[in-house]
Amino acid sequence: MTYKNINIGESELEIMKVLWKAGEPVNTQYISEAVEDKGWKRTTISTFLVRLVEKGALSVEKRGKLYYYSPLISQKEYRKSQTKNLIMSLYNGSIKDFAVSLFDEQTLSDNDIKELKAIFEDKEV
Amino acid sequence: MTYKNINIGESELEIMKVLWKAGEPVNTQYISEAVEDKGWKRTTISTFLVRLVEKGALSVEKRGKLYYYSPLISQKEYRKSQTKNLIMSLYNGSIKDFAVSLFDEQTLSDNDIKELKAIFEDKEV
DNA sequence: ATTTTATGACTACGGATGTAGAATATAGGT
DNA sequence: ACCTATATTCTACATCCGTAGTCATAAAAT
Repeated sequence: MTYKNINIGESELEIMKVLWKAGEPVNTQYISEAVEDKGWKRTTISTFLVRLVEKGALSVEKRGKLYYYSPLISQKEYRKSQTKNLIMSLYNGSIKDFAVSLFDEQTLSDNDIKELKAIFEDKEV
Repeated sequence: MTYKNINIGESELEIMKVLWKAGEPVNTQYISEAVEDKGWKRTTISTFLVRLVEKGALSVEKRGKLYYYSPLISQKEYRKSQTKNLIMSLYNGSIKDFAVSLFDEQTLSDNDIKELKAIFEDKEV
């Protein structure tokens, strides 16, 4: 539990996702290919990497002449902290209000609801 | 459904919360008192108000010599859009993954879970 | 050895946000 | 009519984020 509330921007997050998915240290080339669809310039990606390292979201290691990056924050941790933030800031910390709102109107499809019911009903307390 | 994805900053959100809670147009003085605990200077609050109006998050109306503000975005709408954003960006849009993660580890207390079960079990599809 | 290519470092710049000081307007009291 | 307290506008500034250009360096290709 060493997670300090690090802010990760939207674009930076895309980089994190690549790293989380990779599951092992990868180099810039790998990352560049993985985010090709974003159309970012090479230097843009570099900037994101530098900033993520500065923020403590990634670690970097030089192997030969290339840098390899790995996440210092797990996707799980990050998801959890972001979800918590949302519930705290928008629902005064009430999970219940939050769940109620999830049901509201078109937020969920019938199928979503089915799935959720299944999940919750299985849950033992 | 006129909600365009307006970005509201963290501090600005505090102002919105006051307005949502108030439920009727209120003036700057009212707002100032409501956010006293934040320790913001008067001009800071003014700036937030001006920006929120510019963004289309608030409407403003002059009554006599004072300005009265009211939200143009409902709390419900805003919550919904933010929740959706979170699920889209962190869980690839999968409500299911999201719910599963909610259960993960210490995110929920036993009581939270009880409440949620109750809510979900009541839900008809 | 010289040229091209890949990689990384440094610098920049505009917009958003948090924050507030200075200047101005306005109303109310005297 | 003048002073004072309060409200509003304008301007400013630092930080973060998205984005990228330029320069340097090193390796690979010719």
